[in-house]
Amino acid sequence: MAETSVPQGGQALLFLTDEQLRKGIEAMFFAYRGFTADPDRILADKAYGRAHHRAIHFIHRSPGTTVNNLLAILGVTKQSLNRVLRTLVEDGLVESRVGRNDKRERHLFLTPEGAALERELSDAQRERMRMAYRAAGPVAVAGFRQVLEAMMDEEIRRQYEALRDKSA
Amino acid sequence: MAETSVPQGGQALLFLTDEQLRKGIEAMFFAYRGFTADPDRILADKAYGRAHHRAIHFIHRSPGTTVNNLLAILGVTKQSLNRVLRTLVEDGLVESRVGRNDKRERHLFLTPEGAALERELSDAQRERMRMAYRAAGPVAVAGFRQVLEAMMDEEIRRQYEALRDKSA
DNA sequence: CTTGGAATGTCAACAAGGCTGACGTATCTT
DNA sequence: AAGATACGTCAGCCTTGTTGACATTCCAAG
Repeated sequence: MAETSVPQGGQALLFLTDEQLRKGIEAMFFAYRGFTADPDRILADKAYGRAHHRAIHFIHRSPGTTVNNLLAILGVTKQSLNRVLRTLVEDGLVESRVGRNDKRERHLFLTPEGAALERELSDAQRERMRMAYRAAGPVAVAGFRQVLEAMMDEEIRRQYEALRDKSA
Repeated sequence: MAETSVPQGGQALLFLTDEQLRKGIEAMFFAYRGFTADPDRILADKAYGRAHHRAIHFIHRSPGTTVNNLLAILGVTKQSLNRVLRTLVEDGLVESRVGRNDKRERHLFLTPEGAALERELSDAQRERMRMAYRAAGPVAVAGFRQVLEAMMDEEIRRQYEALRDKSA
């Protein structure tokens, strides 16, 4: 694209230069490594992976969610999700209940054991997030959230916003 | 950890509640999907994946970098990287030159074809970043960067900072 | 000059976690 | 009664990560 992003209005939009954008891209890449590092370490021992973490997280967030809901949020195929879900159910971390109204649906819940793992994982992840937030301060955090939301795909953003203000 | 983050100083640090942290975590998760979506789409056609993108990106960033450097930055094993690198060299996107001083080392460069693919990928990724930055504004962008840097692992942050201010 | 260690490459085997395609079953909707 | 929907499952494939073992090449220290 443009070598440097020359603005329309004559004002130098320095934060939109390719150079600045590259720094943002690399920051995103490296930060995501940190973001997943702690849960990954915990899961490594337990024969689970990131996929299990994601499933557990969103089941915790929305107890009773259906498989289809989860598919949409995670953005994977049902075969992929099913593999993960099956082991979680077998291991007694997730319970799958047949729907009341619509018996085709399965509603997913964490068992006490599942909830315990969820807490362990999210404690670790939250702790890093807390440190980062504390170091950066509230204004930075607001900006952080703004940029992230603007980076999402349209459809994903809708899902995010639907979740955003629901309490766990 | 704490149900809600009760501050030490008596001041309500609202942005550090578990609830706020959870939103940040989910924002990070969904945003990263958007972050990689465009390059992934481009690469899907070409029988390459994210791993190739990362290698190409950092070779472009630091032409002549050694395999060991790249390993440290990417955080994968040499076997993993080697597989990716081999296909890129075979396909004529990357050139691997034996080191002048230390002939054990291989210095990596993009060929014109490699540079072309790099440009295609980073144009797409930068474009999304540009849109997000533009939508959020310069103050938000500064905050975004601050939080991301605070989220990195110590060792990674050092590498990031070393790269950060080098021009491509 | 020899030798230890570093940097690199390569082979083999394996696992996680994506994907597609096909099929089956139960259930709901029309 | 027929079609659509929700879910599960089997089979097979790919990418990308891992470990372990081993060969080569070369630098540098003794």
